[in-house]
Amino acid sequence: MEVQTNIKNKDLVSKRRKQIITAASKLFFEKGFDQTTMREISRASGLTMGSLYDYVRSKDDILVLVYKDVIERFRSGLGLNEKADLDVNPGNLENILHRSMKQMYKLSKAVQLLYRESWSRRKNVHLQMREIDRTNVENFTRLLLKGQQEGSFQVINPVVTADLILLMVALPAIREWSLSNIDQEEVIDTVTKFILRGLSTEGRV
Amino acid sequence: MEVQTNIKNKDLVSKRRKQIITAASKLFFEKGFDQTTMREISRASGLTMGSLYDYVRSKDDILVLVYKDVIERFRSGLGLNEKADLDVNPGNLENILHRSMKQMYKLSKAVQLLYRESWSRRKNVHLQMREIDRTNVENFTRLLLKGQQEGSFQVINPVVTADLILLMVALPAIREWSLSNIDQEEVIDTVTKFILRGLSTEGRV
Amino acid sequence: MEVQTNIKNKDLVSKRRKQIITAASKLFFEKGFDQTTMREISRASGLTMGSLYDYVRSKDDILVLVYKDVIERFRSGLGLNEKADLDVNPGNLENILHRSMKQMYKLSKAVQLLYRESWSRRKNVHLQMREIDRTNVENFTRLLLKGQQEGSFQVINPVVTADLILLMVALPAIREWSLSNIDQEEVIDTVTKFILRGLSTEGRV
Amino acid sequence: MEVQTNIKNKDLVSKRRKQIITAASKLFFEKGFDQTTMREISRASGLTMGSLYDYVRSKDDILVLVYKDVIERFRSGLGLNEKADLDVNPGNLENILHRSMKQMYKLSKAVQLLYRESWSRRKNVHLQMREIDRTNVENFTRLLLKGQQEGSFQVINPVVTADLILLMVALPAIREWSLSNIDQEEVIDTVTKFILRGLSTEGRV
DNA sequence: AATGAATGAGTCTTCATTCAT
DNA sequence: CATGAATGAAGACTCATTCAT
Repeated sequence: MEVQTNIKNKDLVSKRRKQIITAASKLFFEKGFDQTTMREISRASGLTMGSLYDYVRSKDDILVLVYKDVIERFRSGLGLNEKADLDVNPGNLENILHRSMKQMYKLSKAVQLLYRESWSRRKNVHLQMREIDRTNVENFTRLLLKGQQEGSFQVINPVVTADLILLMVALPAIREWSLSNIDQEEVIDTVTKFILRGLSTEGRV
Repeated sequence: MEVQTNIKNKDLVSKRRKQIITAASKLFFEKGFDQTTMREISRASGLTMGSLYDYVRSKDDILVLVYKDVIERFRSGLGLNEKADLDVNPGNLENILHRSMKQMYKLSKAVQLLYRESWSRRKNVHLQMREIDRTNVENFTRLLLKGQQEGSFQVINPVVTADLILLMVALPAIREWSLSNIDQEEVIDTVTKFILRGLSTEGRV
Repeated sequence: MEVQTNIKNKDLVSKRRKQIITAASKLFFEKGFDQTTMREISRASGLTMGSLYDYVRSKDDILVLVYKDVIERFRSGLGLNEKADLDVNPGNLENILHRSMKQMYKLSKAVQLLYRESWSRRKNVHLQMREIDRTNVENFTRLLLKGQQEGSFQVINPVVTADLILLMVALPAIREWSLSNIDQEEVIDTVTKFILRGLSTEGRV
Repeated sequence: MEVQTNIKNKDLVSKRRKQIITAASKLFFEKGFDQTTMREISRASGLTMGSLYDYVRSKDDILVLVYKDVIERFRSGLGLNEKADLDVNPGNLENILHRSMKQMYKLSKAVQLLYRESWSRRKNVHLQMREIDRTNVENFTRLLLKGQQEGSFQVINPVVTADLILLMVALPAIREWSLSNIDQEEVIDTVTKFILRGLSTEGRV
């Protein structure tokens, strides 16, 4: 699953790949994967064509690299470590939602790339994305179940609900252009409240 | 705004374009716009390269054609005419949501294409998509405001909420693979109920 | 040597060809032969593609048609009939030069086309152009010889001189852009005088 | 103004471009710009399609390259450096005319290309050609004025006369086929004498 | 005589990837 | 490890010409 390389010096690999990721991210976010050429990445990263291919086997590899980087930045931005993930207390839900949406604003271009490319059949990214995605949904599902057992949430189908809420949280990224002239806090507040009311035990349905 | 053609016979244009749309839709849904070649569309549609370009000026034109077709199919599938659109009685909301999600299941590949390409900078489609999208959100916003005035809905920011609900309705399409082994009715029911509870006046927030 | 056609009705042929020539001339003058498409000629002439090819066998045929038309218009503009041609009284030389250059101004675009295409290897036009051209040179050569015998002209090589003078007369067309802001009469006068002095018996050489 | 390239090695660029110019010149001279394909240039130059486009951005670029090369060869063939150009002592006129026409014979195909393409609307070449052309005319105009002041030439309009003489000098190239069976020296002599007599102060006009 | 849709080889151009130095 | 020139298949698009109606 790891992106391979011929280069032995680990530190160099990590340094060069940072260059690649930084350059490629910007380009992919702006123009999309297909519309970005290796030459552009080469130029923007300061690596020659040959070097580029010393640290990466293909253009697809770069997408994987960028993809992983986005995930990682998202996670670290949330202040969660890899293990704990979203597996938190139901009581924290509002807090989590709030922080997640903040992230969505910050990383909206990146999230858009993720959604876009998740549908293209690029094998590698595809598989990895789905794996991580599945984990996220599972973690969130557990949280909902916990809340349900504790009587703080009312949930019909936990898996569907988890999936749904994760989509709602992505609203700021997915619908960026549409919401661009609405105050950020207003958006976050509206969505958060909507989710909480949707989970609330008070309404009869 | 109309896609132009060299061909004078209107009936033929509409017949050939149907061929083109059918062929291209399948390919675009499957492989994406960039990964589909004109030759593939030519082969799949049964038109020679030259003929293809008699009915369409560019590959982008085909995307516009497919895009309009998806919108149209979605609309007609909802059983709403263009005028009435989504501007219906608040009491019908559940009904509308249900039918919309049914459509999302049926047209999931198409909806995925719409989302994917809405982010690429292909001007023509881009502009048209955003225009229609804006109209949809506005219509739904009006519906929410009406419901709010009549005391049947509780809404914080109607525009954001409209945008949010329209995204939620698209869940079956956007998250197709994730929900593939969950019963369709279960998904629709869960989402519908979640939305209704989110709009409910009973919960205090 | 005649451009052929399948159509029997002679009057119709001549009418339709006039349409073709008018349309094609404009386009050829403006964009050049290679850059003009048959579709454009079809549109501009008001004939359908099929009809076009009923009155003409190929695009090259149209060039021949346009070419002949230019020659004809040039001749008739000079007020000379085909027989007499340029074989006139030496005393008239100044008059002829003047009128010819007037024509060059009027038909400059056409003359430019002639020069341009005379160098391309388009067989038909090529041959016809050279034939007519040869005749012109021969006629003018005779005129010079006559003048020489009568002692009014001094000429080293009559053939070369004829060729040279015919080129000089074309100055307004060949160098159109360069001379565009110089008074027409001034140009004509300068060239005419230069030629006459070049032929003059007074200068010792 | 310079034709750009992706290649960094300057020497290589200049070597490969020589290949391209050599190959393209031959083809352009023979068949014209429009009738020459990139594949032909590729084959004739010994460069693959990809390489070709590494040294040149477009087919038009090649025309510019060929054009500049022709100008350069013409200049260096005259034995004049760029500065001195045609701005020489009036007494040398006969000498200059003679050498120029020698060049015209040698480079007739190239000069024909220049005239041909000067009329096509290919912006790049167009502009450059006109610029250089203007300079030539200006230089020659100055020479005539000097001669006029010194009393060695009689000139009506110096600009027109300069333009005219430069056209006359091109006779061997423009009228190549027509003059092909006349002795080269005879042609040059006839034209030179004609020009000198045309400028002569002895004839009254 | 007229129509105009159909053909398909051909055009210019791009780009991911490799490999000799 | 680094360089960057070379490759060539593939891409979108054009257009003179034909022929069934």
